[in-house]
Amino acid sequence: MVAEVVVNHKSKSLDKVFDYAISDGIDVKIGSSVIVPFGSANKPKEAYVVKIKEKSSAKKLKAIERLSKDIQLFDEKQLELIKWMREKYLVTYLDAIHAVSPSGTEVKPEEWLVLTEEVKHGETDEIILRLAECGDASEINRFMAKFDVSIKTRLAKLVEQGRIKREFRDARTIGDKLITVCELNIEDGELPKVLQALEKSNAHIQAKMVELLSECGRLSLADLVNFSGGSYSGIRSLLKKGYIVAFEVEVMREPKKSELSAKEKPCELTSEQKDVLKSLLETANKKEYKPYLLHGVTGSGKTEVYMRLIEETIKGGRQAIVLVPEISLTPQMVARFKSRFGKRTAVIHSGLSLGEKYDQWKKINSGDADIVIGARSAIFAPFKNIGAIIVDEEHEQTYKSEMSPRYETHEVAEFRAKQYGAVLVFASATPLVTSYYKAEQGEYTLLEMKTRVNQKAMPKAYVVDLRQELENGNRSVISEKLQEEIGENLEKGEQTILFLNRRGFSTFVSCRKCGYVVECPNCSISLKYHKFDDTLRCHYCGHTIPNYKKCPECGSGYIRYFGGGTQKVEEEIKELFPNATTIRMDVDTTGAKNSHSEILNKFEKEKIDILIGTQMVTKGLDFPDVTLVGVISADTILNIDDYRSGERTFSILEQVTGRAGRAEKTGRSVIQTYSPENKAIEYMCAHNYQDFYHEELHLRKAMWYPPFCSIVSVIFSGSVENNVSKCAKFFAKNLAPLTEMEQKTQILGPVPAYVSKIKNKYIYRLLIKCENIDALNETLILARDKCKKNANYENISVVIDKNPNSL
DNA sequence: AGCACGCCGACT
DNA sequence: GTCGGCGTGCTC
Repeated sequence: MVAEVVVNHKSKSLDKVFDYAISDGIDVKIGSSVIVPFGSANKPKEAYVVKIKEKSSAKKLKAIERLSKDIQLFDEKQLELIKWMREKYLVTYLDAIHAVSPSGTEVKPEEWLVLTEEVKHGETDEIILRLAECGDASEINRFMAKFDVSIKTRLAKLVEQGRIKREFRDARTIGDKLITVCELNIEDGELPKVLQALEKSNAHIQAKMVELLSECGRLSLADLVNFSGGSYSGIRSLLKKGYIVAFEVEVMREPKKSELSAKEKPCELTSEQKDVLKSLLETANKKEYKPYLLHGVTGSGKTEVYMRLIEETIKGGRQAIVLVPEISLTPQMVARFKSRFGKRTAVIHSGLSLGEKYDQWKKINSGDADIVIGARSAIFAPFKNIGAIIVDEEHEQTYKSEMSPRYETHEVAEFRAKQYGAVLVFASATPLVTSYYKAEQGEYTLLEMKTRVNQKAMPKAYVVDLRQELENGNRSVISEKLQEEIGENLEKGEQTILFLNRRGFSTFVSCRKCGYVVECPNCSISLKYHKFDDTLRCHYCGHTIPNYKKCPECGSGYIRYFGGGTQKVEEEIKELFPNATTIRMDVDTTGAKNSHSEILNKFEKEKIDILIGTQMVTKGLDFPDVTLVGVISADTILNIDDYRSGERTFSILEQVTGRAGRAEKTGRSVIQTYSPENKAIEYMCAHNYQDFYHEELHLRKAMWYPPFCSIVSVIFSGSVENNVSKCAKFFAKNLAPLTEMEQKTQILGPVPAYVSKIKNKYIYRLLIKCENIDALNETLILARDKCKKNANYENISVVIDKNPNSL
């Protein structure tokens, strides 16, 4: 038998399958990870099996060496997905495989140098001596790095003489987590005797350890040390005496538990919830693919509907995937699922270490979980029989992958749901215009939930015209109306959230006298001021310098900070309301893994008056005492030069204002803006999605934007600007066949990107608008390959991004 | 990405 | 005549 494999090789140009013979006795199937001899040197490489067949037409055929892992990385259905992604997103097999199966678990065979004989006294060869220092063996590259000069030829000679041999050893990027545990190793009746002997020799700790082990049977070394109050030395002497034995076992790492706990019990459903659930369950029972768009206002109880659907799915022996935009921002939702479904819930998100991700993947793959809840990549959960896929907050930008493969979660979800005959639910209070359009066209079935579970009206929204405010002489970033409302909330002892969009509000530093703006030396962007350590930082590459006291250009002391981040708002609040307690949540304050939930916890438990934050505060938080939400400036979202700025403004404002009045108390919101006449703001205040949608759709049609067209973005980057620009133009020239296609296409650019330099790489960008995006594939690949093969553009990366997040 | 093959100039 | 420079093309 012969296997077709994809070799895990650094070179991207190796994106094809190779045939290898399967020797007897090796159990190779699709998705197996194997080690094969590759290239003229027959270096062992990891490879993934994608097909099994009888015969090969290849001229020479080598044989698979062995299996490298005992797990199957993907099955036939996942292989279909891999192939589909490769074609759809124009990526390599390897990229697609790594997206679908756990990354970072590759077995990397390394080349080692090993001494063949013991070093004799009086040895003079430097290489032999140094290798002996390394414990008679070393990985070849690490060993060569110890020398200032190349030792390649000298090594070759030593190998020829037989004094050193080359050997391949496996290096596992991450492996199973092992812990050492121990057990008693004494006969049943001897326990009292042993204890007596230990006490007699004053080894109280050791006696305590033996006692603990006799009670518990087996304990990890760490636990034994903790519970006995002793240290490792006690264990060591017990081992030496032979009273206990130690060995390693594999453990599953449980991701750190969220501290927010939810007591979760199924509650009575509203009639709306019942109706929605009924339609979903009907489809679920038929085990047929059907996509839904669930348009439900914030607080309409969508989560409860998901959980009922999942309960039924699991009862039917099938599994469910729940996707959320960013899991660390939705700890409450995770807690609810965990308390309802317990240990059979797996959690996957970007905050997990590679090892933790691998564990969760294994848990799903081995059938120990029925539900996975996670961010974008959880769509690849290796379930065998998927019954339901739910994409919550489907309008969020995080559902588009910004790394290769640059997939759209909606598309992958549709593909998988079709494969398994699963119910597919896209849900949002403010669906994407493109999704709602699909519902209108009948591609998705529309379900609606219009009322909030607590029967409360959506919070009343006030719009403040900042131009008017300026005319009235108020120079503060907080309008009179907002000041008034905050004051009222402080009096009543209710909580307030103030929201800023990060983008327009970063502080940059400039000289008032000469207008000099401090820019990052590596990126074409101004440095941002960070008050807590008085530094200037680049938000793209992290470049940090101490703050200037004087202008480096003209030497004047008139350095000003423009804009006003969360820090600035906090300062103003402290001036206006000296007694109010505040807490900030932004990129500066939430560096570490769990500080998000820590800040939110603190806000809730310590009853902090005002939470000031960026985008992060908009997500699924549910604090009963928050009754006021202030939006410092709606314009910063609106003014982004992108056809989606309207729908983004609508959805962010709707979400952030929805944070107010979640429980008994009625909420209200104040939106400050320089353009109060804007349609998105106007419709949002009335919480009128439909009218907003129709207005927006009209605009998109007139301007030829999605859903009426598709957009491809091609990004060129490299360190020599002139070359990047030339390469982009060369690529554009190769797009000529597009003009002869039957469909309408439009090529825009190439032009330098909005941020035209990042980490010393110049970036150019080309946009293609078209009707049928997949019909472009062939031309795009051809143009990309031509750039790659052109020696002038060797060091320029060309990335094709379908339906990019930003233009 | 590596590595072999191959075709040219500088050297014992 | 041969050692070694790196341009080109292949890896089952």
